[in-house]
Amino acid sequence: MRISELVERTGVPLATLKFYLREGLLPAGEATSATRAEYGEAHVRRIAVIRALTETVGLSVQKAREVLQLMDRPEDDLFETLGKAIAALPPSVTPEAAEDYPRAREVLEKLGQVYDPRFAAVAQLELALAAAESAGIPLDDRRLAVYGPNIRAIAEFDVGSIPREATAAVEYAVLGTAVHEPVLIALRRLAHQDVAARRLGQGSAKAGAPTRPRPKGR
Amino acid sequence: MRISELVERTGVPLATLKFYLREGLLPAGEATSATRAEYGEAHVRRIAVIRALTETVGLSVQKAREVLQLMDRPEDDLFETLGKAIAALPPSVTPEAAEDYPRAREVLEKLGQVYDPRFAAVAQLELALAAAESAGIPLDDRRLAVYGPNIRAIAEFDVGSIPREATAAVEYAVLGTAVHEPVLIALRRLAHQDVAARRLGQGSAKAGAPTRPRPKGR
DNA sequence: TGGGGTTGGATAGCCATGGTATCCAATATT
DNA sequence: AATATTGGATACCATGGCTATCCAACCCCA
Repeated sequence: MRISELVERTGVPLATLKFYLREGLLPAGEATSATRAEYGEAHVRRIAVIRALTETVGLSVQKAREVLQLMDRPEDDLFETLGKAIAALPPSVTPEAAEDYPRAREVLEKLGQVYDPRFAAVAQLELALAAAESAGIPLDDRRLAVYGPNIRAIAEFDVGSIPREATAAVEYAVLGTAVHEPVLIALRRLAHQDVAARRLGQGSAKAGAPTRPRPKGR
Repeated sequence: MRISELVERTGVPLATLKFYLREGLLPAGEATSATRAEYGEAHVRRIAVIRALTETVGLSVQKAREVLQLMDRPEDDLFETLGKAIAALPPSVTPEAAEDYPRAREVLEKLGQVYDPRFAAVAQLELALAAAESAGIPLDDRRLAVYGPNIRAIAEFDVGSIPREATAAVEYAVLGTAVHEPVLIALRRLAHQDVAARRLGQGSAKAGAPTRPRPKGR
């Protein structure tokens, strides 16, 4: 198909597609002449992934490119590839070698997980813990005792659902890690509402409080 | 204390503090003269919250202001306040009244939770589900059956830990929802690594693979 | 064969965001 | 009185993510 059809299929403006091409997020179509190139279904899919990464996950174009490149040509080691992909995910932190992350270390020890300061997610955790702490809501043991196992159960499932086949695995793992994060966040926010509504007994019933089911319509 | 001391205490540059004052994120100190104002511990804390909200949670200055204002003068209804705060959290979506969110509705029905399209988090969920779907990894029933209960357990704890006192409750609830999100995300990413390492048997042991504990040092 | 409608490719512009930097005049401080 | 700080206002700037415009080469259809 031609680029104009890509525009139609994806709803992304032409100027933006050209921008993605320029930035190397989207591979060029197969040139059939100097002024014509052929695009395929792979391009349609790629554009969806780009949008998911930039709009939903919130990656910058640059970070999105890094992640896409990893998905295109994963390195030998799946862990390494996944690690690099995670490093590109927000909040984007580059772990300093020779740096120590005491809060993260403590948490991981309590969870019985390995602590390796070279891992981007460790630096990310440290940052998040420090922020929570300075905001006045540190992650105490009781909370960790709840968060840890439940998150782990989720992660177990995630890993279990990664396909065996190598190339697909990288793409699936990277995308799954990134794309399901917003889903989890939204689910938690909604669960907060629901739990709060039930516990506090539909609270101060205000003008059609958003916590009670309403008959049907809209 | 004077503003220069605030700079020292928080490590935030003077120009930036002035910027926060201008933007209404940080309340002005108590003016003791035309060229002097007195700041207190509350300001130090506030700055920490601002940084957590903008840097860690990733809120824009404008959204951060909205959230802070809600924390300062919560409205009568805690649900409404919390709902508005959540609406400011990324990915910032403004739910269109009269809009339907089919994917979110289906998920919530399966979870036995109330579906109310006026809720920002519902729109956020819809967006996240749509993104996952178009990226090729839809949220299927099996995954939902794992995510749902585990996230709910987390939410139960979260709500249970909100203090009874009204004004503190809002601040705690809003901050807790926001600042623990990055923690949960980081924990999941790390759990992925850990689970993957154990399952796939420390994988292809590469140069000091980040999945094996190393003796001790650094 | 010719002419309108696409293309690719390149370049320039635009707007919002999140700061920085500079000035200034009014004080404090010593 | 001399020097250093402030508050307050204004101007400036870099980055990011597009968006717009041009152009010339084409294709396709008549």
